[in-house]
Amino acid sequence: MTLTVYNTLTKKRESFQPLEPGKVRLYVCGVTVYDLCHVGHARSAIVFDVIYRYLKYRGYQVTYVRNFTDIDDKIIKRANEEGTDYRTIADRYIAAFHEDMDALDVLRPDLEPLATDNIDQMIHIIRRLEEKGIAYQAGSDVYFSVEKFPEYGKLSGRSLEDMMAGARVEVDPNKKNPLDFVLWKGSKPGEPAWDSPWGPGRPGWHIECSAMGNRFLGPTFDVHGGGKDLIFPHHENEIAQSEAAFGVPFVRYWVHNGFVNINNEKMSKSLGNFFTIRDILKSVHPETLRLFVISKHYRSPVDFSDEALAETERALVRLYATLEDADRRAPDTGGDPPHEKALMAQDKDLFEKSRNLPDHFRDAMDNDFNTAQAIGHLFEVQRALQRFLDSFGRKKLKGPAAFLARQAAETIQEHAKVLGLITRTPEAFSRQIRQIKIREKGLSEAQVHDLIAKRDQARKAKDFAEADRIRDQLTAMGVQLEDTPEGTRWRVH
RNA sequence: GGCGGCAUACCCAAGUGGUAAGGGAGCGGUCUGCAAAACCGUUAUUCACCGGUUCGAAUCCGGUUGCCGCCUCCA
Repeated sequence: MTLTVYNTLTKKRESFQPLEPGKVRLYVCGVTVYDLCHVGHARSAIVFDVIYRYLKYRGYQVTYVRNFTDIDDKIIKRANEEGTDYRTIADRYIAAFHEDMDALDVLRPDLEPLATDNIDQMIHIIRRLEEKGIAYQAGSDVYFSVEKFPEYGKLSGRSLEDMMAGARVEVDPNKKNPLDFVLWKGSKPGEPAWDSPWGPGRPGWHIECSAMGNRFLGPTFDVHGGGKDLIFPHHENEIAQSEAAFGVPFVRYWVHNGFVNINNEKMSKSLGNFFTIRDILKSVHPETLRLFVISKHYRSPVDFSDEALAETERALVRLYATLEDADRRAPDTGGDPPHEKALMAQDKDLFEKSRNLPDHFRDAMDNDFNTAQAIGHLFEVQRALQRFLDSFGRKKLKGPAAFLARQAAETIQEHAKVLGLITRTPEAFSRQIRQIKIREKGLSEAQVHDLIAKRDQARKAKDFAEADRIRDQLTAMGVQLEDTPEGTRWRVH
């Protein structure tokens, strides 16, 4: 079994062979820090977080680099609007980005370099390109001459002629070819500037990834990722710069995630149809957003809506509920693990599904990170486990039965963790989700407890009319009751 | 205009030529004072449409229709 990965460069699924066996060098384009992140950014971060986790689970030693673009026109514009400097804006949104990612359980990459900490490397690459006659200075700017790189267009699958025909390119009198792109931008007075052989200026957008990739991962590295919208021109230009400068292949596998859509349209700043991560997390548990995003293959579009999120949350609640049930009813009482035969005798279906999960999970994920299929396998075990628990009525499980249930719960949890799911205890999850809902609905916990206590009294007195009246009242508030032998439980929905 | 992607049940969704995973919702039942939750049963002879290749196609090839994306900042 080998891991296969869809490579945008070849438009095929290929078996994954890193440059150096056992090690993976992974670079993902981060965000431009001029505003809060939206759900589209979350998808990219979550997708590559899962890839990062899975590669590690698969035994690779991974070096994961994700940059911050901390200097660009939008940041400068924002700084001007607020009467502050670019650094203040960049630092503020880097902090906000980290808060959002931490909330989503997105692991920190091994390195998170800033563009502005790598200006020397960028200048170095631009000089090499200049020496080779591939870059040229025009006024205070430096451009990359696309005609000097014969393979230009190989990633996005278009030729220079195709692109010329598009003719949507702005005509810039400085450019020899309208498709040439800027490597270095001379600064106007008052703009942030760095010294360079071409005078004070700042880097073009594309050069930073070439510089940081080269510096931290070497001239050729294994995986470069980002959203599909970066294929052209960003990644195309990165290839051109890097390969022209260093004469070796830049990246072995290009991996691009699909968009988050709203009403079948791409979520984006310019369309204005976006939700920020923190906005969504006001009404939805972070794990719900994670599960939602990875319920679909990473290259397909995913349509975002309240209803879709609510569906996902119901599924997640159920998964946690089964694990909680197993925890409570199949406690670890010590002793030697029973023989396989004894376990199989308890429930062949659960035993087999649970035993096969590692292989099934791995097969799914090896198939170009098919998280949707992997999640399907997780739910198969969950269902079998819940059925097994239910077959005992309300009794606690003992001996081999308890062991089997615990084992199934553990294997679910272990594999969910590779997806960054089920990372908390069921109790913590219930508490968090309840808090989110209570806050959202503006309810008071004390008030709910009070009403439940009154209803319990009425029930004890067999005054079911009164008990039902109170329950209806709670239902109207969005509180759902569940009477169990251990008392009444409640959820907000 | 150029390039690319997608179309699977009521909804979301996996499906890597060998006979349609999984989730949500609905309906019937079990449980319950009644509910809720959970469980059991049930919901695609069929994968947008038309041809073709093959013993065999949701999967491969050609065409048609519809939707989307990139070609400008964009995850």
